[in-house]
Amino acid sequence: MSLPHAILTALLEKPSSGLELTRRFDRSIGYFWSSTHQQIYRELGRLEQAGRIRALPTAAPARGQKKEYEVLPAGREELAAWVALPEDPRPVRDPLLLRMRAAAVVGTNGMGAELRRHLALHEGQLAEYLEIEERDFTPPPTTGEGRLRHLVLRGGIDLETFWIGWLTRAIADLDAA
Amino acid sequence: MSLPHAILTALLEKPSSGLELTRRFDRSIGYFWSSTHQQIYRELGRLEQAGRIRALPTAAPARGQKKEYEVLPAGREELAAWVALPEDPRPVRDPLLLRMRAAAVVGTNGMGAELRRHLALHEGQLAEYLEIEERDFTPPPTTGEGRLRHLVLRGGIDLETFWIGWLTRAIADLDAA
DNA sequence: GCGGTCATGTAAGAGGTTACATGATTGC
DNA sequence: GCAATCATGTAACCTCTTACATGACCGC
Repeated sequence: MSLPHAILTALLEKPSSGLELTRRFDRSIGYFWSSTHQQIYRELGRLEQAGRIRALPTAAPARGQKKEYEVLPAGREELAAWVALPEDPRPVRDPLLLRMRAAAVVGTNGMGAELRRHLALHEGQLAEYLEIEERDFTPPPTTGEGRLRHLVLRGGIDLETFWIGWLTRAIADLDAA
Repeated sequence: MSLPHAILTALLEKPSSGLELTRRFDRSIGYFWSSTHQQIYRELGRLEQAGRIRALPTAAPARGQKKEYEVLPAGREELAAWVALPEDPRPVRDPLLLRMRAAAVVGTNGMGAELRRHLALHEGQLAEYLEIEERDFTPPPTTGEGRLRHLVLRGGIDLETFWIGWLTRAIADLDAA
């Protein structure tokens, strides 16, 4: 049940239409909670129905017409309450690690190329994060909000760094065998 | 579409019944592809239907009676083919990072306790992995299969280490603010 | 008016979660 | 016989993914 809260967060940062949200997800919140426009439109409908957000009155409510939403007080309260909820970490579900486990049984079948491909992808993502850090977080922010957002970005950076390290090791190991 | 392949891998390692698979998932393959007994039974039914596995003839096929499965040649081929498939890394979906992002907007509301709770969980998981490493992978294996399985475990260890590092930093940061 | 783009939406289906149901076996 | 446990299964529901549909606007 995180998507509605991701949307509320994004809308609090800036009122937006569905498509704008989709784009912002692609390069910001979506780094940590990915989504597609179909999910977003559905969730916007539900949130509006529930009185958490409303369409700005300026927008024409027709198909093909832009419709901007803003968060209502009930939405902000809902989000603040959600932040305090405990929730266990999700169990891991990683196809690459699973493939490697399968490869241990039926043989590594051209997995080297796939590992190298993933390594390049993670290196690209890391570069993107570092660029954002340089652009938005140098010098390191001192306000509470900036520090928290920087922490979240750091999470992304560390996670990509983990993958790069593991993949590098895995490639070396496979080549040596 | 990874669950059937996770099951094939587990069954190749050792023919099992549904409940045995569920237990082994809880402490081995499930570290990287979690599942529940309901999913497993459904998938076993499909795999049998598709001719990838079969119930061992010794078992009585009645409700409440143990039913053991083994992988057929078609299942092994299917798994070998799957290992070679390219697949992009899954987009990240992490509720904790999302919560922190929301907290940047509506205020960190007792998140410190939650971060400490997660830290303890990840430390526990890391300890479990290290125990397995000590038990099953010392000295480091030299055969292909053992090396690959060790690599997968190393992935788990590194991932938990990442979380512990990030959480420690986050807690320190929050306390300082 | 035609193609491209912006923008909102619908539909079908796979995968996953939660809760519950049913039968067999064992210990007391 | 009864409770606990082992074991297999059903059902309902929700989320997410993929593919497609529809309408408005703009440049040419």
